[in-house]
Amino acid sequence: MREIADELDMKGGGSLYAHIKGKEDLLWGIANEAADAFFAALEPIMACDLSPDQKLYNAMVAHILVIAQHLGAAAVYFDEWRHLTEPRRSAFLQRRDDYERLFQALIHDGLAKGAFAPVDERIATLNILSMMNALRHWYRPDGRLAAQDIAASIASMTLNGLRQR
Amino acid sequence: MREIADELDMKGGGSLYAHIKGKEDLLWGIANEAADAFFAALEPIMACDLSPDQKLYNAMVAHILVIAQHLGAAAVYFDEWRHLTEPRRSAFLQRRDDYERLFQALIHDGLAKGAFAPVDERIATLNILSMMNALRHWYRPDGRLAAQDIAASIASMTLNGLRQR
DNA sequence: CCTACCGATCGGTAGG
DNA sequence: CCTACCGATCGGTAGG
Repeated sequence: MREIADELDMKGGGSLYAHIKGKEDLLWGIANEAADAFFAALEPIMACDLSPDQKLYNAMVAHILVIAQHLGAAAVYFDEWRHLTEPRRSAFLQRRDDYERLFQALIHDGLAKGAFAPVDERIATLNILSMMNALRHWYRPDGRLAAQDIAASIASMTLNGLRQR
Repeated sequence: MREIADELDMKGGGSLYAHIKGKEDLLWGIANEAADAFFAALEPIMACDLSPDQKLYNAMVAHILVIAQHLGAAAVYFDEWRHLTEPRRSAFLQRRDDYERLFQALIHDGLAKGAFAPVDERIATLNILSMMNALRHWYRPDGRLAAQDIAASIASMTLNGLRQR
């Protein structure tokens, strides 16, 4: 808290509490900003009238770009939410589960329509999310690969793995 | 440290220091136990005389089983190592990088021999490791899926995605 | 928004 | 291995 105050050119940690109620408020705010960004990126894609594999491709690219453009908030969304106390912790997890269910629905749809080869729907969903979410650990904005290229590459490899032969 | 002392039926945090030099020693020990387990599982597979895709399949199953059987050490290996101070931090990362290079060599080999469809070697390696390593977040020993089945499922899906059509 | 301060907790040590 | 304790740090508050 003293570091945050310092970053805002305030003297001593105490001044911060004229603006916020407590430390957890900051965490809660960032967690929800991240959740907002993920939903805002995915919802228009879910509403489109496209084939399951086109939708999944677009959804993956959108998800990856949100991470690449919100690395700080992503750290909270994927890791630091653990420090939330109840009832906020459960409320956050509920939202994150809702979001993950949208991805699972895309996989489910592709399987139902025979576009994807048979796989365990849950494992496939977790694997796809895991692959994308790990970007928070290795993506560097100034690195060799642009976010757009990484997104296209990951989405292609995944679809290649899922499609019927 | 007081919780650890308590778990060992010691009174007060101080007694612990008759057995260890400091807190970081414990972290360092666990990090290396995990690294040992990963290398021990992978090395015999690397030495085998098999095709690139068979080797990668076996390597993935072995890696996944190490995680499933060492969930606590895996948390240190993947996350808590960040709290190591230099020079241990760098020494640990060196070892982890060496291990990741073994996986990258398997991908490289499959690409060179034309067994795998063209992909960015580095992204493919990171994706495969990410998918497997995320098990630490969602695998539950008492869950619906046995570690062996998850391992086989992840390895199959991955190879299906990599192979030439 | 600042100054001064509080109580709790933490890793670790002294001395036995 | 225990008792007693230290100095540093932390989130937060009082009073202005």
